[in-house]
Amino acid sequence: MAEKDVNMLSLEEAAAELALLAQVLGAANLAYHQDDAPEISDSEYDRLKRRNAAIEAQYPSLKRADSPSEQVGAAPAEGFSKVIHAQRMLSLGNAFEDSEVEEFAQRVAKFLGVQDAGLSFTAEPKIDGLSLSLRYENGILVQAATRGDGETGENVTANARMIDSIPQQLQAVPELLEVRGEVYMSHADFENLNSEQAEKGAKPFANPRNAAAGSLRQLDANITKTRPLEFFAYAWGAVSEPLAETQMGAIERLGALGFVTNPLTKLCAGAEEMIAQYRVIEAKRATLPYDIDGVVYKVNALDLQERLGFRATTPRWAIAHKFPAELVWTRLEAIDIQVGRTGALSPVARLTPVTVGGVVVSNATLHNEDYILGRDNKGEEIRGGKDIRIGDWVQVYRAGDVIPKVADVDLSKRDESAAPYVFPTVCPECGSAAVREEGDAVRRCTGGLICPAQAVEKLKHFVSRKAFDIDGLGAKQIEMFYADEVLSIREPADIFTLAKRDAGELGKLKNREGWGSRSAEKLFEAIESKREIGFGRLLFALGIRHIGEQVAKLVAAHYVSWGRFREAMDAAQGERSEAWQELLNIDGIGEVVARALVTAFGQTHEREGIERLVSELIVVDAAQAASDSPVAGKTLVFTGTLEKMTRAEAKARAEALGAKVSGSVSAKTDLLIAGPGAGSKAKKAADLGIETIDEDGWISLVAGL
DNA sequence: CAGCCTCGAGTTCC
DNA sequence: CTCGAGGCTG
Repeated sequence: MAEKDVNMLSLEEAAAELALLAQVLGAANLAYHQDDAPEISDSEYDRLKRRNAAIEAQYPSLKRADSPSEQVGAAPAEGFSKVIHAQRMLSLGNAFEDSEVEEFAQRVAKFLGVQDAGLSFTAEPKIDGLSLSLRYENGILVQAATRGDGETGENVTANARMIDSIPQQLQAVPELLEVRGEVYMSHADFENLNSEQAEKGAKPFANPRNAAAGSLRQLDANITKTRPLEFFAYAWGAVSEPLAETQMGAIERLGALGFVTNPLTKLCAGAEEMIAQYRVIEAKRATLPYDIDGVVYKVNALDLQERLGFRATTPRWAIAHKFPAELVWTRLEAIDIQVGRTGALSPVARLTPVTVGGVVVSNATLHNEDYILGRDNKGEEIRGGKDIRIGDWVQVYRAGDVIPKVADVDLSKRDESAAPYVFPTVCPECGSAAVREEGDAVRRCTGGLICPAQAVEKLKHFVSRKAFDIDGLGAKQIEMFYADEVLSIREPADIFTLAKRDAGELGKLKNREGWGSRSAEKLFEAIESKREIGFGRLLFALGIRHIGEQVAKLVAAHYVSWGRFREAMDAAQGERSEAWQELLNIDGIGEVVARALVTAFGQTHEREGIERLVSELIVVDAAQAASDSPVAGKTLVFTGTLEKMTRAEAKARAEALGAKVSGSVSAKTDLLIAGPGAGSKAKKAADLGIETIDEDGWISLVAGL
């Protein structure tokens, strides 16, 4: 029976399925523990348990008293169950300079078509903790989820209940209210916790942020209970009715409901006041009892926030003004070259270990050849034109508080004998020539799959989470299998013949070091379960240069079936062909991407590998582009003056609803939205018999969508 | 043709 | 997370 996506289930369906699962899993548990004769296989049992956990995560209020996830004796859950956020938890754009804050305010005003003098913003400290989403249904806390990747987080409800500043119940609130905020640990509590850890002989935490994260993500909520975590509320997700009309009003409302909100939150009339509040917060930073890493600004009026909407991963109505990163000097001991899946040679700095921002750093990225040289390919200076040499004293920081980078070089401490670094022109892994294409910043190994590094990296990509996502076959295992003489994995197809080869006489996997019959069996099952794969995922997994997750999705949605796509690639080998044009006509596909695809399918060697792989698989058709709005898939043109919104806003709205917005009227145009003063475009549309509406018509068309 | 925006690719540490 | 580059818009 086909199972519905968990988030597609109705309340009734979810309840019915949970009841069934409780029965089936309960019986299986009994059989397993008492009779020792399981009625269902381990993998089926695991699968049903995961399904149960997923449904419970989505509909916490439906969790049954006899829920299989609560059963004693049941195998402990591997980590936390997943929660799909009802509304995505996004990240924020960054500003580092005052000027970028001014640009932000101008951008907002321009988008809305208003004078920036009239806009107001909130400014608040950006707490350095971890964000948490709390779901209240009829005032009762039913679920707490971490941010995760923004779409899917981890269910940490039991742990969140242990935090004093998170109310378990709220009075007089909307039926549905998701409150978002930051979980953190104060400096004093962090110091205390670390002394306790030291007494117990446990490893101390590197910084309060890690301590907070480690404490919240305890599988045993009783441990979380002993950890002094706190929570600041600063935002909300899905709500059944608006909290207020302004950001500030909503924050005050959250405060009135019993949440702790940050007292340094202030309403500002424009960029100048925002920057002033930044200075105020910066000055207080050292004396605040918790870590902050910047100041967040948000457009105050919520109706304007809604109009501004979102870009791919960030809201247009908010920005984080970050404090400068901590800079630390250390010595560059060596420069190593890594080879990526596309053959890119990436230099990595090996450093004398040093603590930066509470973390010991021993490696840092050097980006590419030009970055070491101190000059980019246009001859522009990087770091004032200073090159980096082995043995130099270098200044390191963690970009975005994560990735270590080399920021500067101390020339006065340079050893006289230090020679400029010579970037290799042959691949250190396979000895093939490494070349730099004109205008390209990276040098690439030309060895292709002959290069073991490229082959291994490509395989790692193939099994990665967004590609085939094969459990138990990670980076380490890929390296092991690549080197294995008998059960070798040298190309993706080999993964799917592994079990067959293992069944033969030679070298069984279960006899390999670190493998038993159980783990070998599990791996084969995991591989088997991925034999059926979506077209888009497969295309992405191939690891063709320029073909990432989004482009793969786009291409798959266009051709729908693998078979049709393959035929199209064959037909497109001759450029100027119709098939080549069809490929180029896909919105978002240009010449470079098209050529990458056609070349991959045209080269005998690569093509044969793909065919060997596909012969092992069942490729599932892609879904055609969704179309539940009246303008989805349609091509629209705006013309004339729009009075109630700006062009940018109208366009963003249309695109959010799946429409394509074009600048000129043609036979392909489906709908013209004409404001006053519309001229030739309106006439042309009339000539072509294209449907035309005015701005009010547009507003009513998309209202409520 | 320049200036955006989005996507791809590469990277570190826990 | 950041940089570079591809693709689209004005």
